[in-house]
Amino acid sequence: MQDKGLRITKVRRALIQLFSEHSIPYTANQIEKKLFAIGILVNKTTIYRELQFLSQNGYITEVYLHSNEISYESAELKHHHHLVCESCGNVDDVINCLVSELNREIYQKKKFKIRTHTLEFYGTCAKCAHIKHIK
Amino acid sequence: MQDKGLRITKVRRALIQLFSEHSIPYTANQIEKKLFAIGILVNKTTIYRELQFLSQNGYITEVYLHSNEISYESAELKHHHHLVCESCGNVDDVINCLVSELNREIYQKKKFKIRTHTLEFYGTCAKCAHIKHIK
DNA sequence: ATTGTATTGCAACTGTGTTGCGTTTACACT
DNA sequence: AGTGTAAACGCAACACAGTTGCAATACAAT
Repeated sequence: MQDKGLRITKVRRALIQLFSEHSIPYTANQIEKKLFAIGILVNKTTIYRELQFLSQNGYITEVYLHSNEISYESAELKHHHHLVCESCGNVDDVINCLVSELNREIYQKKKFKIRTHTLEFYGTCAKCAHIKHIK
Repeated sequence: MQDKGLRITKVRRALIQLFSEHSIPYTANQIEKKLFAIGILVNKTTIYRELQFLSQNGYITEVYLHSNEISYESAELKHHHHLVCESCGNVDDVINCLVSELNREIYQKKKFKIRTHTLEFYGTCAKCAHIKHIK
């Protein structure tokens, strides 16, 4: 990492550790709270810049789960998609991906070259379905 | 539509017509410009409220194509997905959907009940690939 | 024409994310 | 260890999508 003349600061180290330990996507705000909880108080500008930095250098990738907030997750995760519970907001992963087969078909039909795609599922997780049942 | 005590105003009529004539998703800003172009000058608050209204009443549906802006498209369109060109921003449709088969599988494995899903492709459209080639 | 209420415009606000700039800090090199 | 330099930082101010409260207006039914 220092190959490119990049420095290892406490924020950068903490973020890399966070993303390597958890496969969940985080927003800038969630990260700010996570860092604060372990005693690291950082300006939000720094967090945004650090997320941009890590994203541009291929350490993390952007995920669009909600309309107006960008989430980030480790770039080292296997290609996968998300189960987003509309009740509690919890996010889980699905590894299966049938979509890759579509690439050739879409290029033949539309001459559109797919670089990447997003596939997100919205619904109710097991926990919330259970809670609703109890009520 | 008037059944529910709802009124037909010029903005509402124009929006319903816009969405019925075009199958493309529009953002609030794009709609503001479209309306202005046909001589309808509306406050942005009205547009946001009208989009909320049409969405809640099942006339249009939300689409998340870009990180920080909500797009809307007619709710009467067949279930489909989008080809978003990362070069010119143009949006095209794909009707095929292999994903529906996943619903049962995901419920069996994860007990997650899928209400809906999004599947968006990002890449380069034929036109832009051609332009790049010429340059 | 009158009236009740849905709809509108305006202004002020919220929240996410960005930019400019001066200061601090990590790290390489003496 | 001391020092120079560029990366990283904090702060303040900003940009932009979207929301809210409230008073004014417009629709449609009587």
